[in-house]
Amino acid sequence: MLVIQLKVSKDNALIDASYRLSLTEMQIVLYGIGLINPTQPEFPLNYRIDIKKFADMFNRSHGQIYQEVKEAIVKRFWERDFSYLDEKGRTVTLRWLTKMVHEDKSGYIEIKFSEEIQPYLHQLQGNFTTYYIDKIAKFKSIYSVRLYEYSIMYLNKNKMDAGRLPILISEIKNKLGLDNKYNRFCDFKIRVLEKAKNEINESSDIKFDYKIIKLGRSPYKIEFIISRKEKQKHPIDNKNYKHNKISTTALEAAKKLVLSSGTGWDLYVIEQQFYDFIKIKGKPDNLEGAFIGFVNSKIKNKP
DNA sequence: TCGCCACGGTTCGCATGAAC
DNA sequence: GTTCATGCGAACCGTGGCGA
Repeated sequence: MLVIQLKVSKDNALIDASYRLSLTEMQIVLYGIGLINPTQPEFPLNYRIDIKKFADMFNRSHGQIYQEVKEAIVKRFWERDFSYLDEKGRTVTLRWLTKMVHEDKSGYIEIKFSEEIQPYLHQLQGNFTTYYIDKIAKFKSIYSVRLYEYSIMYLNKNKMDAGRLPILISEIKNKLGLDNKYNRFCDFKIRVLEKAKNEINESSDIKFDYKIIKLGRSPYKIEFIISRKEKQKHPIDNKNYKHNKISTTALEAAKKLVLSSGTGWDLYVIEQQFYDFIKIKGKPDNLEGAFIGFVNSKIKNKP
């Protein structure tokens, strides 16, 4: 079975936003985002979801999948929104979709993302996070997806392979849309944190753990302990990795270029893009030179 | 230091409604 | 129709505070 490797790029504000979707709804969003090329000038708001490809991607191949996806969109996703704090500290609430078209038995559903969401998915400038859908495709819990995104965002943003991220319990519950749920911490721990931890460690490219920090006897903060799995640290195949690794000197030079360009781009993301690029084009003789050229070209052609 | 008490967390399990 | 998510009760356990 051929499954296309879709890459998801989201503005960090969207990952940081407070919202709650069911697993199917989140998979629809990710599939749609996966079809977007975040650097292309055009942003086609309409997306055609091929139900068969969707089912293959998320390992949900069975006879009812079209009906399930259709009902998930028509009955629930249509009403869903998400909110975030803008630069003035105001709460902004947006709808995900503005239109959906379905024709039973066609095998396709068309959705249209709202125009307001475009800046969070398209022509992203530096402050965004990228990962492959296949890393989260096996997750059964929506919280695993959200915590995975949050972890990847943290590692990429700080250009780390491992780190610790402390966060208030009230804050993480807010981000997960669980403000008025799981009033007992033990329920939150078992049903959200433990479940996510198991799924992320089992199926994704990162290791995820957490430490509960208490004030007296009451938990008030969680410290997420996140690291990239060894074999996933390098985005190209392991057997060739040592021959293809970009030197620290070249990375430093590229970092200076990015800083002076004022784009605010994440060098880690550019590095990933370069590895993808040479996967297709083949390894250049002068890897460092090609990388610097790649960065220069991106800066020159920035939107 | 020890023992007691109160408070809050943990575990188990069941009920209910939503999602699949 | 089945599975999953959520809420909550009951019993038990661990910890902190306090007095002897």
